[in-house]
Amino acid sequence: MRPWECIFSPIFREAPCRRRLSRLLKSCPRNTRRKVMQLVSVKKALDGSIPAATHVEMRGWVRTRRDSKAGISFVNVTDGSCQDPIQVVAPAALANYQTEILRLVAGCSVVVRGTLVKSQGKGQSYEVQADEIVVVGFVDDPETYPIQPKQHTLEFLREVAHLRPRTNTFGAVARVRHSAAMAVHRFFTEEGFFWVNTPIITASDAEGAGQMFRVSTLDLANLPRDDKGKIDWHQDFFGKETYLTVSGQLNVEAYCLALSKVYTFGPTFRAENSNTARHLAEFWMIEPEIAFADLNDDANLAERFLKYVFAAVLKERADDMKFFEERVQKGVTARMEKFIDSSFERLDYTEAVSILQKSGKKFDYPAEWGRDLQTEHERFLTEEHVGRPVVVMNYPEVIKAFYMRMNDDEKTVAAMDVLAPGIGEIIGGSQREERLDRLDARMTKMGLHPEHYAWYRDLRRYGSVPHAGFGLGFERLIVYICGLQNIRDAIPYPRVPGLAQF
RNA sequence: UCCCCAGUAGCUCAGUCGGUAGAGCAGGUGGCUGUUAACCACCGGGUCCGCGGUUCGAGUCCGUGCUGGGGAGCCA
Repeated sequence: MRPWECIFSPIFREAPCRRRLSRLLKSCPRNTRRKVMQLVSVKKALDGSIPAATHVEMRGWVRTRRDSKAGISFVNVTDGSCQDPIQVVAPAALANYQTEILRLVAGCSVVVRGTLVKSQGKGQSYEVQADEIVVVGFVDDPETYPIQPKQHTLEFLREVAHLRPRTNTFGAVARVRHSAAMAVHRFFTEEGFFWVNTPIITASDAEGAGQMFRVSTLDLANLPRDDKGKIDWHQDFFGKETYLTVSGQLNVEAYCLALSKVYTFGPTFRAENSNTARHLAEFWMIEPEIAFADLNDDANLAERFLKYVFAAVLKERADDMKFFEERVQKGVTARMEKFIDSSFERLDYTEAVSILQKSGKKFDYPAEWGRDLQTEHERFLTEEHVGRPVVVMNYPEVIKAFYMRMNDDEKTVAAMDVLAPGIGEIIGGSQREERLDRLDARMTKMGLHPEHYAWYRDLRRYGSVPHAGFGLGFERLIVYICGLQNIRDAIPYPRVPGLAQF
């Protein structure tokens, strides 16, 4: 990069910025202006990949400022590229020292140019001796700027969702989220899977996974009616009732029965009125689907998958994991390391119920064959009884979805839940019913109309094969990795009943 | 949706028996220092969530609404 080339980047197109820059440039000594300037991230400046004495430009936001009347100020600047800020040493000789540098507070945006040097002080490897600090944006009314260099509650930060990414915690969550998402894609790619983008708008009205959000362009104040006075959905955008998807599974099965190994990774919507630390109305779901595979193959895939993603995050985001360890939940790193090192226990549902009944432990709801396992049951199994991740398999038919494969006992279906210590259920999956007659029977029994699933039934008519898959809520994975308590902190802009503010 | 808890300064909180409001941080001013969420002094800053009630008097007690949190159900 040529000297000062960076000032022509889009951020400085606004006239006031350009004028300020050109004024500052004119005031710079000639030799300074000729120095070769390298635009670097805070991460690169701190990790040793840039040699000392390099002339650098950095752009970011002020975290803290400390003044020393020995003639310098220390300005900690972060650009989000890593957990740590870089310390910028601002000498009083800077042209704008009195007028601007001493007015810097948390949140101000700055462009810093200077020399990267090994730090004289403790607490950081490198620092920048500034030749120039351009204040790009001050903070209006610093007293009311919500993000202060102190501990805020996560509840408060949810109310300022547009500013919370500037905090340590949410910067770390965002970086971990990215790292985990990339690891998901990498894992599947390395295993020969293809990413399939299933539709977000769907006409399947009974996928059996909960309340759906309606999608419509009709005028709510003036709905078209048919002769019987019912809403005439033929006049709606798609000519029929449509909703936001609650799962990409049915659609991805079609691609599975052509490309063999596929997965979805996209937004999913549930209009349930559930107000808990584990539910979102809009979340990202990962749903792999494998052909010529049974429930055991599915469980094995889930195990390899989780371990791969955890290992990737531990390796790539050690700095952020250290932060979560120290400030959010002690033991998160060890928990993941243990997870990676342990083999998953396989347990039959029937066996699990029997273990629970014989445990002698008092549950609020006693375990009973034919009823779903309660959160307290799941946690007992994975945390106390086994002490590592557990896959519970083969649940009673009556508590599971229509597409799950009937077992030979005619009482259970090939479903599985992966339970993890510290969180409970993290993955739900199943082998799918590939036999058309059994699928139809199951749908009818559950009050669904096979004719509404014509295309899904076709998959069983034309070259049907055993196949299986599972679903994983991405935010639940993030909650587990980061040691968070509430899923609303694992997604940038949480959507829950009564809240879609940002 | 059900059960429980909370709401006081920009933020985190204290506020005794019902007697007219406090600290730390943040902000401003000054001092000091290669500082480390610096330190010291001073200053400014309040619809005590809203509404209604009890009382001579309510941040405090009662009712109600709103908002937030925890737990349950549903689930990923």
